[in-house]
This record gives sequence, structure tokens and C-alpha cells, in this order.
Amino acid sequence: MYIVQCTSYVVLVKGLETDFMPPNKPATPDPARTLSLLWRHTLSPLRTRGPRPSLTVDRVVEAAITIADEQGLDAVTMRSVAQAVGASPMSVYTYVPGGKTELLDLMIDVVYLRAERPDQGGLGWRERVLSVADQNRAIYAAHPWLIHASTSRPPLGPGVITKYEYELSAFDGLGLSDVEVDAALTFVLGFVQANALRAADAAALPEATAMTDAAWWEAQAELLGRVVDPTKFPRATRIGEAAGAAQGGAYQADAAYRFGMDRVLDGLGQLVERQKKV
Amino acid sequence: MYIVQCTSYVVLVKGLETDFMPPNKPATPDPARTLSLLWRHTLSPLRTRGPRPSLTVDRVVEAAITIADEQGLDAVTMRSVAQAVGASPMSVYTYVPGGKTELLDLMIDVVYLRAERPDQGGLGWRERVLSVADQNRAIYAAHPWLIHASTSRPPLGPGVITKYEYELSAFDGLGLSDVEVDAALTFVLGFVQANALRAADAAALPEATAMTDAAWWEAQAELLGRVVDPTKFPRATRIGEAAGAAQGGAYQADAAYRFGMDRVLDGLGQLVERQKKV
DNA sequence: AACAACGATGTACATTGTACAGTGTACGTC
DNA sequence: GACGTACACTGTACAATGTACATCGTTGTT
Repeated sequence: MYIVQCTSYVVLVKGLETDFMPPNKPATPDPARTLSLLWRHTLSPLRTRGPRPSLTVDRVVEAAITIADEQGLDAVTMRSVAQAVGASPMSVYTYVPGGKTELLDLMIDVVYLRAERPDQGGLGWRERVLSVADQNRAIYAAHPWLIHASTSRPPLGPGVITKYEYELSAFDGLGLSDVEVDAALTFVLGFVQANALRAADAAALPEATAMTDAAWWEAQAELLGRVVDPTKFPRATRIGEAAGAAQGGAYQADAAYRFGMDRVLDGLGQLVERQKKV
Repeated sequence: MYIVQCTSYVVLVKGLETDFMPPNKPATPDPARTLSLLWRHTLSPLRTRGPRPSLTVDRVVEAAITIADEQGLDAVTMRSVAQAVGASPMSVYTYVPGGKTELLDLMIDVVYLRAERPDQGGLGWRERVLSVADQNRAIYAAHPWLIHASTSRPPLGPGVITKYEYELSAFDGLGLSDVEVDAALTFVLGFVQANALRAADAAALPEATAMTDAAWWEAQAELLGRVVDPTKFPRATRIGEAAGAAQGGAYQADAAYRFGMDRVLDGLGQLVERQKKV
């Protein structure tokens, strides 16, 4: 048994010199089981014998999301989730056999499934795309931990797929090819994510470092003045001071979002125009 | 002594219920010391007594960068860095008193300081901005760990400032205000970072999960077919299949970069045009 | 020669994900 | 009604992390 695990892991990290079993890595990954969980299938051929389960996948996922929202992703540990649902740490693995990785996949899909998706009939494409961006921004604001979730190989559950379908529809009727529509959506969502990332850690830093933005800038400015020759870095000193000192992190992220979305929409607009002329 | 640390930490995380000293957090943060280190100042009033230092800040930072480049940021531990320079784990703190956080700041600045910055005289603004983007992309390709570094409150060392000055100069002569120039640069770099992020974890996933992109897609497609009603998600099934199955992760990131940069430059172009007319 | 300042090191602790072995429960079959 | 089997649950254990603290050793100054 142990041999099997070790062997499979050696395959997993081929090229590694050491052969010990590292901690905190893979549990038992299995795409099929994860998919079944995402769609809440009772893949087991009907459970009969044994004690009745005292929890459900949903309750576990719910607890994890609450913890992540309130205290950040780092606070989501198997132990904290277990405590939140009133079970022992290892019990969680009964409901989420894939461990923490699988749990995160489930969390992501649930959040997306719940998001609001207002009807966009009658809106122009710019309003539709802006609305999609705003919705994603709102999701990130409510669940900052989502920003750090990888977007390649997303958990293909009902939430993710519903969201994808809805967002693709914003590009209906523009004469773009399938590949272009996907690229355009990726482009928009990439911008929103990058902006949310900046906003989130700008918001987190004051607490994490026990220092306000203003205090940090003041300290840097005073010390940099003695070290840096302003004539060697004219743009950096002038623009950096203007961009940094004046505005707090939160306001800055807001301005960057509006500025960026204007550029994004203008950029897409040119693609659309070009396509219409063909 | 211990009291002082604890007290300062209570201030640090005011609002937290518990009062224990958590692990792996702050070492001794001090903006002034970090800045001195970044600029390699001998802030101490001339070291005289005591054994000669056997290492330098640069050697430590160098080792850390090498490890990060070759094995990823997770492999950069105080212990692995110490081993690489042939010292005991705790010795590292002699040269980088701020611990891992400060070490990361130093790594970032060194990488930026070394980056190539070719002369851009004679180029049009589109070429200049594209070149800036390409350079950042190349840096991320060579040092994927940089992607995860926070960009708010960057380490204001010689590398970061030189890079900032250089990149701002790409927007010279366009008639944009200081605030607009900073916003435009942030916009461009944000796109590059978002793209690099996707590319990096698309590249990392096959190794990390012992599963090729093709195998993953095949597994998902087969199972999803039984669960999802294609008529309910027409766009998602059609476009998702086209966008996902056909291309591997690496090629996809490349295409997304070219597509995105075209939109970014078009978007900025409209801003520039508008400014010229005024 | 004694002292003071500073570099180096070993030990210790709290925290993480999860493998493994063991304990108890409830249903189906005899 | 007794029994066995499948399953839920739990406690223990381990390797790895950042870094506080106390100690030891080395060097130049007094």
C-alpha cells in the first residue's frame, strides 16, 4: 500500500532527487470523483450499510467558504473546517476525499453558482461586457480568496459552466469567431482579475504590516530622498510621488479599474468594427 | 523581550481574538533597514569588532534566486538557502534580518536591476510599449516566481526604480498627464502579469498533477458528456470544446498574449488620439 | 590580558496536510 | 434474532515550515 503511494508519487514528480514522501501534497486526486462531487452525484451504488452520515458535502463546503470570506484562504485548514462543522479533522475526508485541493474546487463552483446573472436583453455589447466585468469584480470583492484560484483546469461544475455560458453570451451577434469570443472573454476577465489582485493586497497590507499606506509612503519618501538622485530618475520621482503619495490604495484600485475598462472596451471595439466591415 | 514582541504583535493584528504568537509571520519588519539593504548601504556605523562576516547579502540573495528559478518559490526556505550558501539556517538572519519577507524584496529588486533595457530611441510609441510588455513577459518566463510577488508597496530599490523610470519613458511625448501615464503603465503591466500567471500555472499543472492537458480534457469531456445537457449550454459546449481541447496550455497562453496586446495597444491608441485632438 | 561587540549555531515550538490503524454503528442475510 | 460486512468516525503520527532564544566563539580595542 505504502509502496503504491510512493511509486505513484515518484511518477508524479519524476526528476526529483529525493524519494521521501513530502507532506501537504496530493491526497488522492481523481478527476472522475471530483466531477461527481461537483455535480453532487451519488456515484456510489447506493449506500446502505453503516452509520448514517452526519454531514453533507454542502455543509462542509459552506463552512469552508464562510471561513475563507471572513478570515482569508489561509484560515481554511482541514482542522478549522472540521471544527466549524463540529467534527474531527479527519472526518472531513469522508465527504471530500480529495482533501484540500478538492475542497477548493468545490468552493469555487458553489460561489459561481450563486452569483447573480441579470438578463442582458436589450443592452448594447459594451454594456453587456462591462456588466460581466462588474459582476466578476463584485464576486472578487465578496470572496477575495477566489483571486488566487488557478483558472487553468477550472472545476467544471454547474457553477463554472453556467457562468461561462452566460459570459459568452455577452459577445453574441458581434460577428466574432468562436476562438475570438473565447479570447475576448479571457482578456476581459484577465484584466478584472489583475485589478482585483492589486486591490486585494493593497487592502490587506495595512493590516498585515500594521502600517497605513500614508505612513509607509512617508517613511519611504524620507529615506529615498537621501539615497536617490532625482535628476537620474526624473519621471519616477515626479510620477511616482504623484501616483503614490496622493491616493490611498483603495481609491487607486478603483481609478485603475475605470481607466482599464475604458481601454479594454475601446480595444475590443476596434476588433468589432473591423469585423463588421468584412 | 518576549513581552515586547508579543505586545508589538498585538498591535499588529488588532482585532484578532486570540493572543498567541503565530508561527511563520513577521520576523522584525523595519522599512528603513530594508531600504538600506536594498541600496546596499552600510548603515551600521562601521563594523569593527567581532568575527569577519563569512557571507554577503548578495551571495544569500543570489542563492535564493537560483533556487526559486530552478525549483520554484516554495523551494526557497530559510533552510534551503542556508544550505546553498553553506551556512546554518539561522545564520541567514545575520545578513537578512527581516527574514523571508525581506529576502523576497531583495530578490525582486536584484532581478529587475539585471534585466536588459535596450535603447528605444527612434521607435514609435506602439513599439516602445510593446517592447516594455515583451521585456516583462521575458522576465516572468525566466523567473516565474516573480508573478506572485505583490506589486503594491514594491521594494523601492535601484532595480525597481530603474525599471519604473525606463518604462515610464515609453510614454514620453504622447501628451498624457502624469496620472494617465502611470495608469497606462499599470494597465499594460497588469495585462502582462495576468497572462504570465495563466501561462505559468498552465505550465506547472501537468507536472503537479501527473496528467497532461490532453489527458485531463479527455477525462473531463467524457464524463461531462453524461452530465451536461448541451442544449442548455450551447455556447459553453461548442466554444469550450474548441478553445480547450484543440490547443495545449502553452500555445494557448501565447495566442492570448498576442490577442491581448493588440487590444491593449488599440485601447491606448484611442486615448492617445483623443489627447492629440485637444 | 581583559573586555565588548558581533557572527554562527542548536534547540525548540506552533502549525500545516494527510496516511494509517483502530473503533463503533447500522443494515442485509442467514 | 444473531452475525458479518460495509461504512462513518477518531486519534496518533510525521515531515516540513519560519523564527525566537540562549549559547558559544572570534576578533579588535582598551
